[in-house]
Order: sequence, then structure tokens, then C-alpha cells
Amino acid sequence: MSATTPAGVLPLSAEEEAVMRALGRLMLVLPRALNHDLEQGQRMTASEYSVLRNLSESEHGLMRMSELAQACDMSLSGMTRLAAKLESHGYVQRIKCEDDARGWNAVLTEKGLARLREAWPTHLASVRRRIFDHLGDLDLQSLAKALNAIAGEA
Amino acid sequence: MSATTPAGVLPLSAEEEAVMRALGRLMLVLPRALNHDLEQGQRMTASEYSVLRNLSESEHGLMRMSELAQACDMSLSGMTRLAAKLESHGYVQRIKCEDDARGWNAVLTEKGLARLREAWPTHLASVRRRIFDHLGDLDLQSLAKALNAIAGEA
DNA sequence: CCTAGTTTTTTGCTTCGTCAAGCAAATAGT
DNA sequence: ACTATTTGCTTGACGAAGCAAAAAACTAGG
Repeated sequence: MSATTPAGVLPLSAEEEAVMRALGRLMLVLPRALNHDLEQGQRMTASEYSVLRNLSESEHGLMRMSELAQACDMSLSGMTRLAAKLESHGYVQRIKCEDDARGWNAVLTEKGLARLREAWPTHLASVRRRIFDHLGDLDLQSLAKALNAIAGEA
Repeated sequence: MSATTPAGVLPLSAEEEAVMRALGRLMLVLPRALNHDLEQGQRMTASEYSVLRNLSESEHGLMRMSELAQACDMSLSGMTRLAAKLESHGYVQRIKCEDDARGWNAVLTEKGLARLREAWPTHLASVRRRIFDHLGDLDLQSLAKALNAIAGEA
């Protein structure tokens, strides 16, 4: 049993088909794997890690909620809840924005930064093991370029 | 503010760093984008699509629940629920396994196959637009190989 | 300056998917 | 044949995250 090619749509070439299948599998498997490593090794989800990392790379470890949500590619509501959770653990603090009383800044605390530094090696090792150990002598530069091309738009 | 390189872990090279960031973003953005297209255009989630597709590619449009769960990279319980939902829409039927009374086969119905064929062009267009339109003249074969290498293990 | 519309964040509700526990059938050991 | 273990699937309880609507504060036009 199989789905035949529909009319009016250019079918994928064999190579494209292969890329698509690989990508499909990749999108499914890799996030789970990395998440798993982080959860097992550090009791931390990928979302949480992403928040800490984004904050740590921001100007003063400080970001508006909306900005942060966008950076982590989450909904605002999701970020509200995640930030609340991180705040309850003392990794993040939310302080009122001075120039706009509607706004809040999420700020990375010392404890939060320490947590990130603690988690970072685990994540790094995970990335090495899951990804780069399998890449052989592939040209990383063009790979990065390709991935960015895809991720950039979307 | 930034996380410094931790002791005892080989840091990533600049190229690796770039690949990792791109991959991170890709894993976050692409599944959402494809899912979004499918939901908007076809009122169908990626998981549902995955079930129909996997069934359609199986021997007689028939798979054991456990097999199907594995193919779709879901937990068995998740698949139970998803199959129940698809069954309620008439896209799938669950029939008792003959040679093992514990087992159930998920079977793709005519309606299910029709639904897949209906959704396929949408998905194809989505994949074209989100992925291949951005890939330029990149060597697809080695890309597929790289992606498979990563996804294969994990 | 006040009223109408916009933006920023939070809250309510729903959906999806996981884990843990359970039931029922199959298989193995005695 | 009878008990013990394992396997296949379902169910219950729960967490994560999304959307839609509310709440609060800003901005502009009259």
C-alpha cells in the first residue's frame, strides 16, 4: 500500500526524499535525545536551559519577557509559566521595567548563572556524543550554512 | 554576561559552535513550522500524519500498535490515544491480532488513505517551501548522509 | 485631559504526550 | 496442569505548552 503522487505538485527527487526523511527523523529524535541527556544528567529541561543560556548571553543577563519568549521560540504564556518556575528556584528574578510599567525584565541571578555553568558541560558532552561524533569529515561550514538557511526562515 | 568554558571539557570549535546553534534553532523552529502548515492547511497534526503515512507504507496498511508507536517515535500509551482518536474519525481501525490475542493491529481504512492523499500535497508544498527552497546548490546526498548519521544513533 | 485603541503580561482552559499502574494473554518452569 | 514471569495494550494522573480572553498600562486624536 502506498500513497501515489498527487496531481499538480512536483514530487521530490530521490535525493530530496532522502533528505526529507532524514530531517523528519532528526527533528523527532534529536530534541528528545538532547532533552533526555539534560534531564538525566542535570534535572533540567531543554526549555529551562534555553532560558538560562539566552539570558546569560544578553546584555546584562536581562531580557524582557516577550523578547525572551521569542528567543526561546515559545509562546508568551509558556514563558510566563517557565519564568515563574525558574524564579521559584531562584535562578531568575522578575523585576519591573523602569520605563514601561507593563513590562517585566527577567534577570539571571548568580545562582542561575552558576546553574548554567554546572549544566553546560553535560550539554556539551551530549552534543558531542549525539552529533559531532557521527559527522565524520563532513564540511561543517556548509552544513551550518544549510541548516541556518532552513532555520532562518521558517 | 557570558558562561565561560568549563574546566575539563573540550570546547567546541567555531564551526562546531555554528553547527550546534543552527541545529538548535532548526530543531526548535522547523517541527513547529511544518506542524503549523499541516494544522492550518489540513486540520491534521504531524503525529496524525505520521501514523497515516507509516501505515500506508506498511505491508497491508497494517501494523501492530507497538510497531507503529516505535515507527512514529511515540510511547505506546501515546499511540493508544492517537489511534483511538484516528479510529473515532474512521481513518484507522483496530482489529484483534489473530495469532496473539493480546495484540491489536492498526489498519488504515480507505477513508484514512484518502485523507493521507489529501494531506500529502500540503505537506509536500510545505517541505519544499520551508526546506528545499533554501538549500541552494548544496550537495543533498552528503547532507542526507550527515543527517542520517545523527538521527540514526540517538 | 479623556477616551479609544494598542501593547505587555498573566490567567483559564484545552490538548498532547509521558510515566506508572493495571489487566489480559502468552510463555516458561516445575 | 499450575504457578510465575513477561509482553501487549489501555487507563489514570499529571506536566508542558498553546490559544483566547482578561487585566493593566501606555499612546494619540479630539
